[in-house]
Amino acid sequence: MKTIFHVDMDAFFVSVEELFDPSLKGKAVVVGGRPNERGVVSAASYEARKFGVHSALPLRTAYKLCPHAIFVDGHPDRYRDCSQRVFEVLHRFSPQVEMASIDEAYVDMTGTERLHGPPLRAAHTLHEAMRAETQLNCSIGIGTSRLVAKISSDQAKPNGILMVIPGQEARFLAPLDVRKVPGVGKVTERNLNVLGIHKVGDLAKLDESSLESRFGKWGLALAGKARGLDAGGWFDSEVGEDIEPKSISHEHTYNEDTSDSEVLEATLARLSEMVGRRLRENGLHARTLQLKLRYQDFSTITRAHTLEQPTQVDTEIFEEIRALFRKNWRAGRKVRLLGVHAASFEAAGPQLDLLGESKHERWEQALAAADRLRDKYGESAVSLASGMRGRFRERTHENPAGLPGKPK
DNA sequence: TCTGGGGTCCTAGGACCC
DNA sequence: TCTGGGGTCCTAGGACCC
Repeated sequence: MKTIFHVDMDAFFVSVEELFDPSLKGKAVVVGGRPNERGVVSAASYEARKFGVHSALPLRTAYKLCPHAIFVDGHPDRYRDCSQRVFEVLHRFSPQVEMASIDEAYVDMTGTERLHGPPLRAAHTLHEAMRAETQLNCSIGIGTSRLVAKISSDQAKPNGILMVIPGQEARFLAPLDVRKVPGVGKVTERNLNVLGIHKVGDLAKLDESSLESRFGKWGLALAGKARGLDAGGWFDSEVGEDIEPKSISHEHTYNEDTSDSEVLEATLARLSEMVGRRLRENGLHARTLQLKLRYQDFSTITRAHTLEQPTQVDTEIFEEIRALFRKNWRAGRKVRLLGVHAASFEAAGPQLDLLGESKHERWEQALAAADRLRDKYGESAVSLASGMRGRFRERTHENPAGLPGKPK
């Protein structure tokens, strides 16, 4: 029998912003951007939530609901730092910690009783340690599975602790809306409601086979979840198993839609660079590159291409992405969003050409040097993308390979 | 309500191979 | 020349999560 904690930070982005600006405390705060910008709410303070503001709500809508709220931009680097501190606190309680996202974690506390006492006591100690060391509040759910721990931390919010006694899982879950089950979103909820299933208890009454015949593999997992089991996919894995990334992507939504091909291609160059840099930081080489294109009417296409040899080189990424863009963009149509996505990670293959050192490798060296400069002097110190319009014309006309120039 | 950005996982069809 | 049944890879799209 396992003891799993799910630790969920309360209003994480808002709380971190309050650490940097205590005057925000107790006020209606919306993190995500200016009220007149395109975009959605990343996080809202409990004060703002009283007015119906919640994450994923468009900023403009949030402004209508709560015009007196303070709108602040997000600071991803601050959140990453705090998240790291949260991890360090958790890691002292158990070696098996898994950050499920920037603001929540699973901790496998099985077998820690001698050190930390019974689960509820350990949770209180953890809660206080978190408060003392990060000045942040969290909620803790305790259960015999990830699923039950996760749902109980949600019920414990804000700033609470809730333990589901082993054996009581089904009783705890039965009265909850099916929507509370992780993985059941709007669409699945609607599909279940049509069948007269509203509560997790309704779901638990159905037999596995009828759920499987209606929803396939997912239905089978759902039957298990209704009984509090970690059924299917990710939920089955051990807490703290190293999970390496499967994809890296960057995308950008314009504040105003555009059909200017030079602007669009400059954006793709910048996004390709960002993806390349992340690949190099993580020591990854991607074989599949994907363009994402969203038009003004929100219709969205993705177009992918798989390379012979995996890459982490900006220009190689950009060339593929640009080719996909030129082949698939209906010229003249206004674009709302562009994205660059890299996946199918592999070890780099042998890249040697007849001269020994390949252009690919020379590029890798040049980029590694640029990365080091950026680390040292900041993000603006080196940019291959700035002034992209001019530069890429140079690259295509005078220097077709786009290689670093040799000294004259 | 005029809809971000970063991910994961699943499905389904076609190509291709045995 | 009316034609099976895998298995794997690739691509496109969609549901879902924070």
